Amino acid sequence: MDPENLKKLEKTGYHAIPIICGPTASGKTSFSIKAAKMLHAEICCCDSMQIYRHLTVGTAKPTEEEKREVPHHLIDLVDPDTPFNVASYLEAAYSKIDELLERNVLPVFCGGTGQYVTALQKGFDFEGAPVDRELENTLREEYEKNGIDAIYRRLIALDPECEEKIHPNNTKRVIHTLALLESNKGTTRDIRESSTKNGPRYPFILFAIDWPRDVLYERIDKRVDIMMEQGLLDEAEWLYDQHLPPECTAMQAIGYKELFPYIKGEKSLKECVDLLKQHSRNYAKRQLTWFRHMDDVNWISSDEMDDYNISLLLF
RNA sequence: GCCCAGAUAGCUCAGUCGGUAGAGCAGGGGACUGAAAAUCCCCGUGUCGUUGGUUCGAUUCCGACUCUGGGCA
Repeated sequence: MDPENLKKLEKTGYHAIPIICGPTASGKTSFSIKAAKMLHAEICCCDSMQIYRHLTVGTAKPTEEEKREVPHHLIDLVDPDTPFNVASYLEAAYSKIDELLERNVLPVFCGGTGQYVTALQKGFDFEGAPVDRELENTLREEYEKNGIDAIYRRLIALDPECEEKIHPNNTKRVIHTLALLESNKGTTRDIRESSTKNGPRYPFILFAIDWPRDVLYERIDKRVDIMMEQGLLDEAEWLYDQHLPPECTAMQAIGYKELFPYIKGEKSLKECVDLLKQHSRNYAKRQLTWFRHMDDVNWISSDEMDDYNISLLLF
């Protein structure tokens, strides 16, 4: 870790940057606003969908009122047709942290994208091993024509460890990893190691909100109903009318893709909304699997949320 | 009231030429360093509606009953 960064952080009066995560509908937004007010901090989102403009209700962005209470950053960064990924996120996040620390303001991260959280916590650096996107596209075409077998064999030949780590059915990862290996020297282990050799940029401290599963699922169902009242369908219609390719990340956001069949007249609204609730619950479970296996998580149970004092862990 | 079809996992259903059963979805667990709200892997005991009968043995065949669809009156 760069001692300069540490010095800049210390000037805020705290020696760690909190990241508040939790499954969808766990109350991250309101919890982080309360925490940020207490710490005189500003909020940075770590959410792979809130970075898209126009996707507002469905991604549960903070409201105008909430944004007036505490400034929010890393929201509405790009249009839905723009490719975005962890690497782009890290770049944006680090420059935002710099900006806030210049003003001696502590950033409080808040969001549900585990991949982004871990990337910050571990300090992944993707710059040393760029991926040739053309090669990746070529491999995808090859897969679509001839199946995954030959590509998988090439991957194992380059890095035998992948046989254990990557299931051949996970074609997305097989293709991406082969493109990564063919664009760089070394095995995935080598690339991994060099990507963390500098360690995290800042000391981050992780918090995660936990609810009893059945209560969380009730909250999710209820929140979908509220989103529908707030105009989720209009937003979905807008996105549908953009005619983006289905592989676009924004087109895969939960809350939109489930409503498309209704917009196309293929399914009833109730069927679509039920499926949307379903997918949100499935997603929450996957998020929890991720959070449970992150290192050094401070769990906040739902019943202690209201009087949890986050600042105790930041000095 | 009569006729027909059905009743099997939380749901939708398959199946057992008679030897107590299995898919999809849901649910649970897990993986995941450039699409991550994505992608992928693993996990299936349930009075086979109730009750008699036939049989060494019935969820399976036969009868009655109950319920649910549909049709006829």
